[in-house]
Amino acid sequence: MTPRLDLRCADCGIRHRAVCARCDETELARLEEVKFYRRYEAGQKIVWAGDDLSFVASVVSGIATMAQTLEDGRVQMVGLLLPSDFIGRPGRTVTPYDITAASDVTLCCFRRAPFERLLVDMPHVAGRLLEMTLDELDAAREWMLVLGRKTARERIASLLVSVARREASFDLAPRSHDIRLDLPLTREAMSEYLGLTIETVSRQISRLGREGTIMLDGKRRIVIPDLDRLRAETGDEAVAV
Amino acid sequence: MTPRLDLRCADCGIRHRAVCARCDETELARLEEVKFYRRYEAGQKIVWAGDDLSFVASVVSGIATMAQTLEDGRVQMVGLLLPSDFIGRPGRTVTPYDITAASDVTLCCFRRAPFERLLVDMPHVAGRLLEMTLDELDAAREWMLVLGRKTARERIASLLVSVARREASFDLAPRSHDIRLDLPLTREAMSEYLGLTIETVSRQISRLGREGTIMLDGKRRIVIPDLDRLRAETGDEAVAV
DNA sequence: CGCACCGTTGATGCTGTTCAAGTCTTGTGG
DNA sequence: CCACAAGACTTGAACAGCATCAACGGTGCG
Repeated sequence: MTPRLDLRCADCGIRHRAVCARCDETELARLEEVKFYRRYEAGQKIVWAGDDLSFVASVVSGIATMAQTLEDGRVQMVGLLLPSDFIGRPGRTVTPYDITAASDVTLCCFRRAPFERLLVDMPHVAGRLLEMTLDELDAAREWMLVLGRKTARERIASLLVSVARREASFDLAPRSHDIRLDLPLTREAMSEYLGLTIETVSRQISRLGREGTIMLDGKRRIVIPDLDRLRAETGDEAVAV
Repeated sequence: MTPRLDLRCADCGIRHRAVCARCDETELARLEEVKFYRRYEAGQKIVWAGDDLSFVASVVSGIATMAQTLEDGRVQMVGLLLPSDFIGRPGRTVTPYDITAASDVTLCCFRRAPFERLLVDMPHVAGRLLEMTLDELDAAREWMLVLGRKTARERIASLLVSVARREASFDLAPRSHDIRLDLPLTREAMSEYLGLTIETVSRQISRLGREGTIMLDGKRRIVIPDLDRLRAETGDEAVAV
């Protein structure tokens, strides 16, 4: 399951979605020369807010979280980093967010200087990075709506739907029925993402379970029998009559 | 005050901040050929969510808002567009947000096809656009913290500080004392931005005024006698003892 | 075993919403 | 010039949703 650390780009699971998506064979060869892998265990900090980040990276496998903390301890997650997502920002060395491995994580890293040279030489990479950044911006804005206007129940539903959607986009087979989510997020991580407390998250998940909109299989595994029914709980669409 | 509609790039107020910031004289000449201006009056819709946007543009003057609406009427603003900000996204024609002129607004527009050719030919423009998008992403994430974790009072303070900061970066003169904000936002617009109701916005502004942290000069003009004191209300820093 | 961590559930209280009434300002028409 | 209406804003009272505080159950591990 976990990728070998000497993976060749051509065999890489995120080959067609990450920042390198548009590169041809020759370009990949050049990436191959400068990339290196890093592994983090679940729970490990990848970067501390304010620290220098000497590299940029793509998430190859696992899930990481990006969060901001106020000095009195309040925490808000600002991004969920799934495979193919990019970490770091060209032209700036400090990251303003804590990045933490939520599960075991493998990163494909590039030292900063070589990467910035790549950006100049290979417009494919710069173009793809722009596209990915614009996607992230859209995602952040959608999440602003969740945080600013949705109820606790709608927030939970929105999270589950967005993870399910993203997960589904990885599978080619359009699964006709049950969607099984194995989300490696503690209640605490969810609450940090949703702008709620863990108690509220727990209550709303229990309630969705009791009502049959989702099915709980242990603490972390969730089965969605009817995605449309769950989607109706997100608040995004007027309820069908 | 309002710019002439036949403005030359060299004389443009956003010349050094907008997407064209890094262009040299020759490159500006090329932009000059394809750009055109549009004006919108306060209150006018610039784009409706879901509509095709046939151009991309920079805000030259005025303030516009970007908002998302749920079908039951809940609204969340996802961006405040100030002079030099960019509207539209290369590679996609529909905008997922309503964009509205909050004051009279002038845009410097480019038809989509020529602009996308520019992006390929002029890496300066693509690079600057990436940089601006990354800045927007940071701003969106900072706002997620506001929406997810801050109290009503902290949200108001955060809004005022961020507008003051942005305003200040336009003036060269580092104003030694009173900051005067002339923010052309109704209470409703503020509430949409802050994820609150207009009543709560009104109450908190009154309260900050009563306490002397800000001074109200009519409905829309706000004077900040001590920026640090206001900043202490944003929740961002531990309160100094 | 005993501890730590994660999650659930209940009781209570606070912050911000909702509903409602009223003020101030601005613009319009007689 | 005044009467009137409409929109922006303010203020008050009651309510609701989520947070807070607290107790407890399950699971994995030294």
